[in-house]
Parts: sequence; C-alpha cells; structure tokens
Amino acid sequence: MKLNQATDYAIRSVLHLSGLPFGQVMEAKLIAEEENIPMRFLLKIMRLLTQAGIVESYRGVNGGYALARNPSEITLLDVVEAIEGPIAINRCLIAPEYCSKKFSEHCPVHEALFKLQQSMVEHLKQYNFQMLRERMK
Amino acid sequence: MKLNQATDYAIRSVLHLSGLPFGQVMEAKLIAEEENIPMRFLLKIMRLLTQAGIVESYRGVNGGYALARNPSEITLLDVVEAIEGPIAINRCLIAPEYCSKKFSEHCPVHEALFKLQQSMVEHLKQYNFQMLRERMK
DNA sequence: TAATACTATACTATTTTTGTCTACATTGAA
DNA sequence: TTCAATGTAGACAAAAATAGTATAGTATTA
Repeated sequence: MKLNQATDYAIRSVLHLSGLPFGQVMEAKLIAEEENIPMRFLLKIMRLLTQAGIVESYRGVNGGYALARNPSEITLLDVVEAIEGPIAINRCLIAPEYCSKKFSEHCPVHEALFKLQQSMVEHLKQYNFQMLRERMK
Repeated sequence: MKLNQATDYAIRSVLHLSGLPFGQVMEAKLIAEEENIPMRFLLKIMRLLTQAGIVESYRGVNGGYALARNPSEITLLDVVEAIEGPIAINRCLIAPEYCSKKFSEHCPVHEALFKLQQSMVEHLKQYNFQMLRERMK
C-alpha cells in the first residue's frame, strides 16, 4: 500500500520543473543533483513522464526537459499513473480471475475496495502542481 | 499502491468467520479449502490476526479459529493494519531521513500525501464486517 | 564533426512477497 | 496415558517487484 520510489522521484521532478518559467528546459543531470535522485534512474523516469505527455524532452546540446502543460493542468494523479499505471489496490479489481468469488455471487470486499480506490483517485486528482508549488512558500 | 495477497486472504477469512454464529470455531483447513487459500500460508496469516486480537485461536482436537469480537466491531482497517502494519503510502511519511527536503523547508508533497493517507484510513474505518456480510445477500 | 543530452533496452542487485517446511506445544478422545 | 488433531514459531526458498546500472545508439547544435 505504498507509492514506489520512482513515483516519489517523479513527483519531485515535476514539482521542480513547475518552479521554472513555463517552457524552460532543464537538463536531467541538474534535476538529479538538486533533487538527490540517481541520474540514470531519473532518465528512465523522465521517459515515462514524456510518454505520458507530462513533460517534453529535448535532445542534444542544451537539451533537457520542460513541462508539456501548465503546472495547473498537471495533477498528482497524472504523475502517479504515468509511473505506476492505473491505480488498482487489489488485483481482483482488474483481473476477475483473481476474485475468489469469480462473480458467482456478490462480493462486498470487491465493492468496498473499489470505492476506496475511487476515493483515492478523486483525492489525487484534486492536487495540481501549481497548488503544490504555491504551498512551498 | 496495492494491498498484498495476504491482506486479501485475511479479509476473506474474517468475512467467512463473520458468517458463522458468534463464537463458533472453524479450523484453518476448512477456511483454506472454502476460500481457496494455501493452508500453510493461511496459518501464518491467522497468527497475525490472532496477535492483533481480531480472532482467537484454539489448539488441539476440535481447535481452530473464532472471531474475538463481534463482526460489527471489526473494521477493514483493523484487518489491513494487522497484516501490513500501519498504512504509510510514502516512506517519507514515517522516516524523515527519506524526505528529500529533510524538514529544511515546507514540503507540499509530504502534506498532500499525508492527507491522502488520512482519507484512506478514514475510508477503511467506515467498513465493518457486519456491513460487509449483509451486503453479500 | 565532435560534444552533449536524451532513448532504448538489457542487465543486475536488493528487497518484498508468497509461500513451504520442520520441529514443537496444546488439546481432547480412545 | 498415549495418540491424533490442530495451532505456533521461525527458518527456509522461490518468485516477483523494485531500484538502480550499463551499453549502444540517436538527435541536436556549435
């Protein structure tokens, strides 16, 4: 029931980029140093953020990463899902073959966990990076 | 961001016991069969539930497990925490040395994740096993 | 064309999860 | 009293997930 380390790094990286003027490019090496993230690992994480459309990457000299959208348009949920995939607190919620009841009868556990999951999604959706950035001051 | 398999088994086992007349003892072998849980693994899980005061164990002939309290007095949170320990969605929430900000400044990520965690705890606390049992019908 | 910076992907080490096994303690019944 | 049933305790092991590294390659720009 934990976010993994990569997600933590991703959140902090996006938060870092959110502090720059919009569109400004920052290279991975610098982000890694300032946020204390292993450089190679960060590159891997940034690729996921790029694929998810959260950041844009620029190669070559003066390359690096910049936000692809305004911080107010990026939520914690966006970043969490970019790294970990869709939130699923129990495998029975995505893979029916793991539900011990196999739909043979109504499963209240399934129902309760699904509601918890929904509530988590809504919660994570509420926070965008402009908000988070403002709260740093 | 997932509950683990042991927790899933634990929830289903407690739910199963909640369907019996209060105080009735059921042996692990039977629970394992009916809920499709590896027997040895279940024994280990039941030990955690026993230590948490959720079930009572009886050894010897005709031994087994019975609920230690009324199903209405056992919440999903009780069972989740009995197996996984206190909910902590980010290690920075329990181990400050992992917080990249190390309290040197206000960390909005820490704050947002803490609120999410609180919300999850409250959510899990809302469900007791009498409710869950009733919803099976 | 050479240096810089990201991409892609394979590899590895560590940790966590999911079990299993062996030895033992308790209980009840023959 | 002894034996079979049942849980306890903790070591062990296999598999999966996590965290991180390495190697080779691509795009960019000075």
